[in-house]
Amino acid sequence: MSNKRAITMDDIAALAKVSKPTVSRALGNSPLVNAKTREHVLAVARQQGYAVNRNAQRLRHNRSNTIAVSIDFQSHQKNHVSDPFIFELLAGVSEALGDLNQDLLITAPSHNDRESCQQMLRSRGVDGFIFLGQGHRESMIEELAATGAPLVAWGARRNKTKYCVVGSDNYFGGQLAGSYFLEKGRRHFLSYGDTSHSEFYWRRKGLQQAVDLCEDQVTLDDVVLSNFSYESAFEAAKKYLARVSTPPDAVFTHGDTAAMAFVRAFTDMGLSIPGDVSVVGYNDIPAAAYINPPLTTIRQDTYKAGALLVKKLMKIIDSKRVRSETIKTELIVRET
Amino acid sequence: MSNKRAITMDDIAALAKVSKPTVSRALGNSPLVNAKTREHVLAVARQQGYAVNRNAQRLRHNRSNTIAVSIDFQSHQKNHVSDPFIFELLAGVSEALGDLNQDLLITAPSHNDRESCQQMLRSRGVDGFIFLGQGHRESMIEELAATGAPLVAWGARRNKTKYCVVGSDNYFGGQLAGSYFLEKGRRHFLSYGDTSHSEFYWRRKGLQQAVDLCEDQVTLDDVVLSNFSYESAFEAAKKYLARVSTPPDAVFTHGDTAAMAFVRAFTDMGLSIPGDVSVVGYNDIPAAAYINPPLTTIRQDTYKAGALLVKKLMKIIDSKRVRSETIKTELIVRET
DNA sequence: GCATATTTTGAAATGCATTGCAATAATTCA
DNA sequence: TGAATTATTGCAATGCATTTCAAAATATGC
Repeated sequence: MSNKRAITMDDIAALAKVSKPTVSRALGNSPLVNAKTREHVLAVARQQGYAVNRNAQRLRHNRSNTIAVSIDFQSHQKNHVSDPFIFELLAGVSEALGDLNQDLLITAPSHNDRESCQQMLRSRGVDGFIFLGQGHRESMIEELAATGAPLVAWGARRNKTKYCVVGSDNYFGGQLAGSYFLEKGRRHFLSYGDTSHSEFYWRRKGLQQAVDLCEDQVTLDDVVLSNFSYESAFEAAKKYLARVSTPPDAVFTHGDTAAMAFVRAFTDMGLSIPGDVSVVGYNDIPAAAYINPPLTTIRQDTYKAGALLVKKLMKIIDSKRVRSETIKTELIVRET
Repeated sequence: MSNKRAITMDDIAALAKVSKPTVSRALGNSPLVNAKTREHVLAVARQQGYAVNRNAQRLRHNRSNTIAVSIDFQSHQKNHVSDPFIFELLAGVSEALGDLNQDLLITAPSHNDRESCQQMLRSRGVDGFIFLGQGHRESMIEELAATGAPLVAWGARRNKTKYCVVGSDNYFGGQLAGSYFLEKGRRHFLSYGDTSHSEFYWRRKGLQQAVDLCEDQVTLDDVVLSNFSYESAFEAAKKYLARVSTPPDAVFTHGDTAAMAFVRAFTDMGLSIPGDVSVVGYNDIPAAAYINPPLTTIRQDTYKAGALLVKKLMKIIDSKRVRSETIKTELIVRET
């Protein structure tokens, strides 16, 4: 934009008639500099529109003040993220990082493997990672964590997990759905989601527990989906309903998107919701409240989640120990 | 993670028994280094798990290879982005940047003003900006562009705009909606959105043009919304419908979220869609296809858009001239 | 008023990689 | 084979800010 050399700390030092270290200290708010001098230096810097070169700063400090956020695009088809929940989480993380003056880097889908992450860290491009949605990447994350990479992940904690996981209480979420169904007098449950995703694995377990605790005869069937798109959920729902002799009267899905697909498949069949069947989704995405009928679902507080993920990661970077944590989960009863 | 000094280029040079410049050239794929030497150096580097320090590199090159993406959170309530369209765009940009080995930085909502952007640029933290959604920030972007900051924006191009804008053809989009309505025999249009947003301003104009061209008597009424949330759109719709004596038979909204709200308000009133009224949204968000009835809407190709935004910005950074561009828009006819 | 403690300031070294230029080695040409 | 090219390699300077340590300035104590 301009051909003249960029302004450096030396320039400010010269203009303010002090030495470079003094400028550095003034700008860095060091107590080692006299208040009056600081004011003067700051005034000159401001007047010149000077901004410390971040790259020099990072080089010197050996710290990038940048956090990489990795989104599990693979569980969504071709990056067309169909479940907006993950982005609510991103907003929470973004705000929390901004408050700490940390930059937020989004890893490109093509640089999302363990090797790339390690390179990123070694090259001091980022200080740590936040994985939003573990999806099927648990072993990758585990390996990365084993190398000492500072990271936290959103999702479900499997027993063995060695790294810090922040997630909603998926097991409890499943229980909530189960009790809701039982309360409504439902007895033929369908669990609808990919149990190889750890989050959903635990939700399914919670649902199972509600079934086990019930005195009455309750059935629990499963449909396993392999991705998060509406389309595939809808197809699977239609196929399932065509196959079984009596449709389930309660459906619990791994996400609201899938729940919506199911609702549609049911109504297309002429069944009434909530007359004939109860449906509970997960995440309470914005659309959940809009659709007709508004979806009963399970909400997780994404703002709190984002802030918590960031807090834990910063601690890890500072070599402090942290433990995984679960945030509360609540059933939002609407009309399904 | 380890207390021993990080490995540097000097270490690799020593191990490979060559000089530092040679290592640098080998790693940088410079033709100035002998093929055999390069192989050897690369092998040593790989074996040592060495990665060039990006911060030193950036300092030397005076270039960050990082692009900031600024999302207009303010048009969405409290960062709870209610219209997922913008995130589809983000995915497109992310992929395009990844292919060019550029990092993607998300600006924190609190660092989204002109001053912060300039600082970012001056401190060499980023090389340029992509604004997703101009919203009400046109003057800010204009000012920033006037300082020579490399930037591109997604949205509508007002005549005066001095910076590069990539957007769908909003005017044509409005025309599409208008013709669709006329074809269906509709004669009482309602435009539903915030015309102070330039994108919608042009869509509204396109709709108007369709009205003007029609021989028959056609009315066009307006409801102006001030944000993107479902809730406020829903409230406004209810209020509007309670106020007018005869409801409109065609509604064109600034986004699918608002369209969904309108659909709901209509059905709550006992009107049938598409029997009594046609509704056309904008963006074709994923949920548009799921809801009941599936929404007729206008689609913009977000992948192409993301790639185009990136391409233009890179040219600007290389001091080449670019012009604004419009990408095609298409009407997706569903059931409303 | 002089010695000592304290606060401020600055010189120089440092972090790591890149690049202009000079030096050396390898080829090519007669 | 010897001179002239051309291909490789290395030295040293450079980009910018931070930090250690010593020097200078100021304040404090008696």
